Amino acid sequence: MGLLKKKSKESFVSLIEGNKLERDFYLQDTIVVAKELLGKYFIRKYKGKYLIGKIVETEAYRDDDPASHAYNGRTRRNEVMFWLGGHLYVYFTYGMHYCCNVVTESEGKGCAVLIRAVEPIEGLSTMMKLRSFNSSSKIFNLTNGPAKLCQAFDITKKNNGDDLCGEKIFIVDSKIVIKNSKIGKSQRIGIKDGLEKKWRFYIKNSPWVSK
DNA sequence: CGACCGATTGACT
DNA sequence: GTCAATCGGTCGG
Repeated sequence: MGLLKKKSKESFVSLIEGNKLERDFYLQDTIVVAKELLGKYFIRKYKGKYLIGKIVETEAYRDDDPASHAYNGRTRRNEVMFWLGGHLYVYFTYGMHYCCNVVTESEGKGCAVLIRAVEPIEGLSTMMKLRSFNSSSKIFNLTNGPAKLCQAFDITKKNNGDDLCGEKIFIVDSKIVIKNSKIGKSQRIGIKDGLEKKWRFYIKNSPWVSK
């Protein structure tokens, strides 16, 4: 735990350089990507600094899945879901929130993994500012939900379609292996269809998982 | 065009 | 526990 903790900024940079996930990772099966993203570091370069969160909760949305935005085919909104794996699909919902997904598999498929929660590792004070975080609130509320983490990482529609193999937003292999017995599984949150599929994955015992 | 509603959150009873 | 906020996407007429 906490590979990045207590390391200097230079150490962050060197750790990042060698371990950024490459295209092949995202081209894998969507369920595999959803599980393997657990424990990895979601990184956003923001105003010359790094915002870093350890991914602790994901949900898979597959092309043959009635709960997926892509189920009824390509539209302007879900266009990015059909791009090559490794792009960022950001959608706007409830008139005020953004949620971010990692596009998976091959071009034209329409699969993605929703990132639902991260454990903040670096850049906490910036995240708090971005969320206008009330210090009387429990710290877990900083990033324990898909729209919360988008706000904390300043991810909005301007990032829809960003390439995770680029420099702005990317994911780094933490070398932390989450054993299968430590991965919780459940139905996905907030959907009506596809409830029989247990495609929400989270790190058991992590206090940073959404409520 | 108008109506409906959402892969959510925060405030409040 | 309940519920309003708030607006772009989607779909039916």
